Amino acid sequence: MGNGGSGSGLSKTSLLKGIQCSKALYLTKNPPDFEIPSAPDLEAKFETGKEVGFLAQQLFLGGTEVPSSGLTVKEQISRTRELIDAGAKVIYEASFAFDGIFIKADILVRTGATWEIHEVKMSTKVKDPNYDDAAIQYYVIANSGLTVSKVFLVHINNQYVRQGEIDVHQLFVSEDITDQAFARQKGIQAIIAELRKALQGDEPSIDIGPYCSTPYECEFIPYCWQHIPEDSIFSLKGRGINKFDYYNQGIVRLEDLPLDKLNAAQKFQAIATISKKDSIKLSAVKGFLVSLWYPLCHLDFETFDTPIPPFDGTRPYQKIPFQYSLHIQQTEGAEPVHYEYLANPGEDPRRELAEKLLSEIPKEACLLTYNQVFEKGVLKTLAEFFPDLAAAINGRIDNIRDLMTPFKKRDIYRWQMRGSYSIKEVLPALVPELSYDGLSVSDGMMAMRVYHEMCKTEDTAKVAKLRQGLLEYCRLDTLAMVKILNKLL
DNA sequence: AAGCTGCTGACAGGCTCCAT
DNA sequence: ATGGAGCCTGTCAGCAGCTT
Repeated sequence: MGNGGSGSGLSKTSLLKGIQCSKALYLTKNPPDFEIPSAPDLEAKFETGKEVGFLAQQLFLGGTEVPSSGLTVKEQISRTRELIDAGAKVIYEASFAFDGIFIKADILVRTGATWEIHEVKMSTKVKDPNYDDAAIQYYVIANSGLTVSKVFLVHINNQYVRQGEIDVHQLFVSEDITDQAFARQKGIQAIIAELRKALQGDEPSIDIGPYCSTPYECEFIPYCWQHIPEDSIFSLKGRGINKFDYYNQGIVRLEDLPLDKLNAAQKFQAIATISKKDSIKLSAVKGFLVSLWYPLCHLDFETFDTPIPPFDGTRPYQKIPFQYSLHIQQTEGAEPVHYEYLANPGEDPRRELAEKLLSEIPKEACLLTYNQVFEKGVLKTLAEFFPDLAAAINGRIDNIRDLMTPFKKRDIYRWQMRGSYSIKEVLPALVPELSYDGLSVSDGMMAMRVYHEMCKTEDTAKVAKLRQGLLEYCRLDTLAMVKILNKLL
């Protein structure tokens, strides 16, 4: 799936990063004496990418893949050339090098005397950097002596609903991006020359800028941003002032910002941070509390989503709940009773989960969630898929209230929340004694990965351990809600 | 990375006021 | 009466924040 090569001059990935910032390109080649935190989900992403790529290959008949492992870059290129010379119609991972740039085209298709490039992506739409990607492929392949007639970007169609075997012609959408790839040819050589210059000299003296996180988050942020203090102008949430305008004027600390230039939300955050003062609007918080009633059920789902719909009736990237935690309080301040569910790996958990949930949440109970749109969305999808349960599920949806509301409206604010109303910031600010430290699963993304791992492993002892980690984590999530609510009472 | 929601900034259109 | 400047309001796309 369009991963860069390695070993011969510039790789595609580093070239793209270089377009974002030539300093990052330099650092990729000359890593600083600095530990770069690795993205934990990279492996899972790579695996899913391989699956998507494999499915996309089924859009074409036959074809031969040029393997990446076991062959040197040179061998991959000559293997590709052999296939072309032998009259191959379709080549997967077709490899080329030109001008010191090595690329692998996901799918190369012969159409008479010309060739089509099909780049496969896991996303659901074409994004701007994809055009650069395609442009480089075009540049290298065309300069390797092939006539390229068309460039396509193949991406996921998120409207596809699986019924039985995956229908690859419905799962994927192909967009013709020939014009965009072609239009970018003019500038490519200049960009390459500039990047090559960056690689040859000393570390380029490029200051931090918006390109550090757009379009991708740069892995060298911890290195380049060392001089930025924690409570800097960059800690301000939301839109408002152009932070880099102030940075370029030498203003970094919140204290040095002209507060009258900030919008209301940012001004609020800046003043709270500088003065280390909390605030509470008692009547508004009371108003929220009287909108709740008992029994009160604190609910939290864990879900997974994949580009390839795993079960009948599911769409790409549909959130599929595999776990929930439920703390039920019969009266205000009462000790909560805990209920939970965690699916058996590999099975479609939706029916069992929905039935168990309905049996545990009393019809008339108030349901509390943190960020209600998420839980409501999951429940709505369940109701649509199980018409016989729809009335019961929709009844529960109507009873949902959102614990995030008073924090989102800033009715209660602690300066430690750093302008955020996410439970990750609210919990340590309000209930510092309850922490996720020491848990093997510490957030929703990790829960997703652990569940994925649990589905793959055969080792029953390992499964039991992963299971325990998931249960502990999810239980803590709703316990955190109980504790936060207690602080408001 | 997706999807939902609410906010924000940009922009168009309409209104008032004032100068000519 | 006409036309331009300035201001207000409504609409809308895009962004940012939240969850997993």
